[in-house]
Amino acid sequence: MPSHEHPLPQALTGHAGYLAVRLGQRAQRQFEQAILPIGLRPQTYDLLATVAEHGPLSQRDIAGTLGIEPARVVGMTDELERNGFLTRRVDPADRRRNLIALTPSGRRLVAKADRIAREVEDELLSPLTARMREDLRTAMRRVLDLS
Amino acid sequence: MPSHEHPLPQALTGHAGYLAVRLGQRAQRQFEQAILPIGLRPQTYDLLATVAEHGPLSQRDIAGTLGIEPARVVGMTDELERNGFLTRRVDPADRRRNLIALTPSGRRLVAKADRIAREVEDELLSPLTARMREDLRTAMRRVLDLS
DNA sequence: TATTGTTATACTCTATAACTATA
DNA sequence: TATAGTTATAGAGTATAACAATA
Repeated sequence: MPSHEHPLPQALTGHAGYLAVRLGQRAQRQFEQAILPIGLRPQTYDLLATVAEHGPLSQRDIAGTLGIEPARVVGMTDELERNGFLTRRVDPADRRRNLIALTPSGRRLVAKADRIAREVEDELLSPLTARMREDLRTAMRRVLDLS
Repeated sequence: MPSHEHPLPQALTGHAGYLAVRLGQRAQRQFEQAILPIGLRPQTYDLLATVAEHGPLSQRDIAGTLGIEPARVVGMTDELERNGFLTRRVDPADRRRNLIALTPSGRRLVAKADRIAREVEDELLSPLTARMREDLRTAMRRVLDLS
């Protein structure tokens, strides 16, 4: 039983940048484990949640909202359409665009995934008081210039 | 000029998990751009900072401290050794182990990278007060069970 | 037998650039 | 000429397991 454990250097733990990377990795992994059983991955959940909140959207709008490449939306939309959670239909006003809309099954799935997301969040932040949790979210939103 | 911008759904911006993923991505990208000119990547900086703080370490100890796979340390150590920033020498007490130590050049590089890391951190958190920055770091350390 | 470091492999992810169809 | 969506490709990054040397 060798190797005393060495703590992370203060050069790393002293920076929010490093801490955010580690926290993001943990959150992503935990959420992924939790929603895999209902047939979603974090990315596809993000897409469904976006369509659930903003109504029918083009794939380009989805990409713009989530800050990802339009080409990445294609595969995610394929997967969700194949599983019956959303529909593609051509926008009559601009036939280049696909309007993405949730099916009833997709709406039920989002509701379920929302519950799971809240549970994972609650477990992740369990060391913090309610006030600290809200302050943490507020600070990160401010840095990211959101809300 | 179509597409009004749609904001991120509250299902995402309301969760620290999602915000941490986004913040981690941004921090990682900005830090990467900033240290590339001095021949480092975030990963190799983490390794150097660990050795700088804890003195000579085996590759396994480095992996354990950073929470990564020992196999990943091999390539990073190769790269840093090739560039003259650290040395591998066999541990006389256990000839399976390599003791990784910084060279004078490596020590200078870490000092430079530390300065850059502080600058990037300062820029990243510029929307926050000093108090909010410290609270943010404290909250993330607590969630990650560090320090 | 177990552990350290190494290597090789395969796999995922992503970025990019063509290509089509529509505008 | 520009845009939305699609496809294909290549590249980076990562995880995994097998292996050699040493304990």
